[in-house]
Amino acid sequence: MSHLRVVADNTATASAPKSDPESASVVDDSLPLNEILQGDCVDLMNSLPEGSVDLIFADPPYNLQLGGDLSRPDNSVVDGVTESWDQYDSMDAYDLFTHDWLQAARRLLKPDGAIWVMGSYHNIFRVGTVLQDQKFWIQNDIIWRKTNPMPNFRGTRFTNAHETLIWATKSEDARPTFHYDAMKMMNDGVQMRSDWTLPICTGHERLKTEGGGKAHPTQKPESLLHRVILSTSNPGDVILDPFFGTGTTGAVAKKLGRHFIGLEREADYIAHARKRIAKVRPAGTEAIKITRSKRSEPRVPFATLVERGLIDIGTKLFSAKGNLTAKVRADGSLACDDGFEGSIHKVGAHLTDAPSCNGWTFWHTMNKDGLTPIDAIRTQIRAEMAQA
Amino acid sequence: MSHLRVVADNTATASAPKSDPESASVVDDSLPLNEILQGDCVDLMNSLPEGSVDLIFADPPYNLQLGGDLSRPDNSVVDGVTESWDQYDSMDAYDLFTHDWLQAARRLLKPDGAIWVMGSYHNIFRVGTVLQDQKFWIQNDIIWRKTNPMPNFRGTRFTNAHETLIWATKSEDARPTFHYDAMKMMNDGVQMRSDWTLPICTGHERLKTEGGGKAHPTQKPESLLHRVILSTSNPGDVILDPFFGTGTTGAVAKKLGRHFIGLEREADYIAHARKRIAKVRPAGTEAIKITRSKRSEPRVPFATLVERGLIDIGTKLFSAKGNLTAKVRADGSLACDDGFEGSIHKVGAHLTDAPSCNGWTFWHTMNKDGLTPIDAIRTQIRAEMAQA
DNA sequence: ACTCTACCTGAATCAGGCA
DNA sequence: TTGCCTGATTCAGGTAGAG
Repeated sequence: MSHLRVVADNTATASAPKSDPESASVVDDSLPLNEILQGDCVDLMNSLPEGSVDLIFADPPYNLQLGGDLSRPDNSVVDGVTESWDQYDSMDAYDLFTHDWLQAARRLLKPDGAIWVMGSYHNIFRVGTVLQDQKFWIQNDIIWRKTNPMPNFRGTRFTNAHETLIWATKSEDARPTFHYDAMKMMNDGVQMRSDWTLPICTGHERLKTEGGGKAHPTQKPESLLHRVILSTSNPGDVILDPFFGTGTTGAVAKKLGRHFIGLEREADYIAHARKRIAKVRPAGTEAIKITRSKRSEPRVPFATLVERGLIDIGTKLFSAKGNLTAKVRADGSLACDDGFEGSIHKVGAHLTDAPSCNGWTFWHTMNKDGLTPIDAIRTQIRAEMAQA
Repeated sequence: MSHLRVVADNTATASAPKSDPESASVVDDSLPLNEILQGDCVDLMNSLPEGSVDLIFADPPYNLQLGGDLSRPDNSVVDGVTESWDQYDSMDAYDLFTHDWLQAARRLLKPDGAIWVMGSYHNIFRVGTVLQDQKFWIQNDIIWRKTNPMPNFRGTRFTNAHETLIWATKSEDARPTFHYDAMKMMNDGVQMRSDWTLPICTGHERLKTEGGGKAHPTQKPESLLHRVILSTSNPGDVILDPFFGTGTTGAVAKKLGRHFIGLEREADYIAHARKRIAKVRPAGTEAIKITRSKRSEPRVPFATLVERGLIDIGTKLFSAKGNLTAKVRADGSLACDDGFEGSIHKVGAHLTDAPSCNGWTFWHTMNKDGLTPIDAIRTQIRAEMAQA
């Protein structure tokens, strides 16, 4: 192949399930799995074999067209997106760019593959139009509601508090992977809606430069990718990200036992992504199994704690006396040693042979201080949910 | 005028404020105010005077079954990017339709007028693209989060739980009406966000046919229009709805003391709308008043305070912490110890080494009770001016 | 080991009037 | 059109350091 393999990170390959018997996906051996390729994403995509990718996640430049500096009421200056990769001469130039990369993406996808593209009002209407013009079939538009967006400092508009994702297939007839029951489980027993409330990427998750600044101006939260990948791909699938940046897609794909292919132009971003992904520990094959049958309901979604990383996938939970245990799975369900699986409540009831059980008070996490009920963690999130 | 005046409902006219002195809008006497015109919306819009409308709210059809009399789209819809774009078929008709009615709408709008268009993923990307191609400038995209959406019965997708609205002006330079403070008030003291959580239209609000069925398949909730109209129009403004349906826009406009013009093809819908709007009681002029911005308050130069003796010449002013000081001079300028002199703003900026400073909130007078911001004294004067 | 506070920051198309 | 001046304007959450 003509492209340069900058990174060869095969740790995910080792632990990824070969194939899920219920959703076996054929992986092309010639693919540069779990690598980051440096270069123009259209060229790189065209160098890869046709119909070889299960899922594409793309966070393309938004073409923000920002004016001069923007300062906060306290006179501090907002660090805007001024990178050259977000600059286009005209809307036509942006449309052409969009057309080209989407066409290359379309070629790569398997017939029942799917693509996610995200954006803001600056670009998402262009993207959606090009997708439809290229005969992609929109399955949903998804709203990422940010719990903590940047305010509108001048009081001139509504707070721009969301971004939009489009989930589409290559055709109307395509039958994309969609884990309906897993999503329902994650959403407290009711259907997952088209609006997702998640915080932006801050704190330790946000990659920093040596100088302490942002490594990437638009790093996406892993919780967002968690939901995308869990809902519309299977373990062992190949997920391609043509605008890889600092590798959120790769990190979550590795964690969830999927293969990734990252395309990125900037060497700096690639270096950050490489280090980041190397640190990721894949969840075990049991942990990433998800609910395939209908389950009943916890009152507040335990999955939120998992999705937001407050409880890691695979974490062992304990009963108050510590004698009963279960492991946390990716969709917020639990699995215990005898093979029983279900919600935190169901599993608690099963192990105690009781008709019902409040999983929130039954289950505990173990740390150096001893056992902590998971309800304590829920309390944290509740404050956010109440406002959101 | 050549159009047919089907409905003459002038009850709103009587109670609508003549004009708000602080935001007087010029109303064209020849406009068919508070009426519903029957016919094709493009023809009707073209029969109305140019630049006569303050706000347009449009909920266009999502799936058009247009007749075969449409020509191929002209290249103005999608500015010719490349030849490879020519893959349109059925979408062409919808794009052309969108182009035509938006062009007519654009002509009707005053220079600082604004337009709202709502839709779902089936059509909103087409609408947004045409808006941008016609040089409309998007202010926000707004997400209507439905509290009670229709579930996805087959379990094949995420519950489609939202619709999208685009708020746009005719140009980047336009300065649309936006009642920031009113929105902030409505949202419990924090900025109104771009996602609005509101229930769909059900119960008594939903208009029924004599047979008991829905009078209109996509009747919008009045709460949605309430927020749109309150945020981006003034009492007495002219609001046009080119897809009037059963008249939600008219009903809320009348309630809030705005004028409406409704365009609708179907006589049935017009009949429902007429009965509905006739029942609406306009809120009183006091009731429709909203929290006003400081920007709209009359300007009071600092020198006025000195002139009126509310602050003596030579008074020492202090920063909030009391560590920075300056003395008031006869012309309302300040002088500080290092010899720098200028306006309250300039001196504040100088002493804090900031690019700018709001002197009204920066400077304080000292009395026995402590420090009082000079803005409090300005408030007194404004109250006096309001009475005079 | 706590609590409390001060400070920092995030995909942003972010002012208006007058000379 | 440009330049200058007035003066209006922020929310959630994480981090660091003080007490």
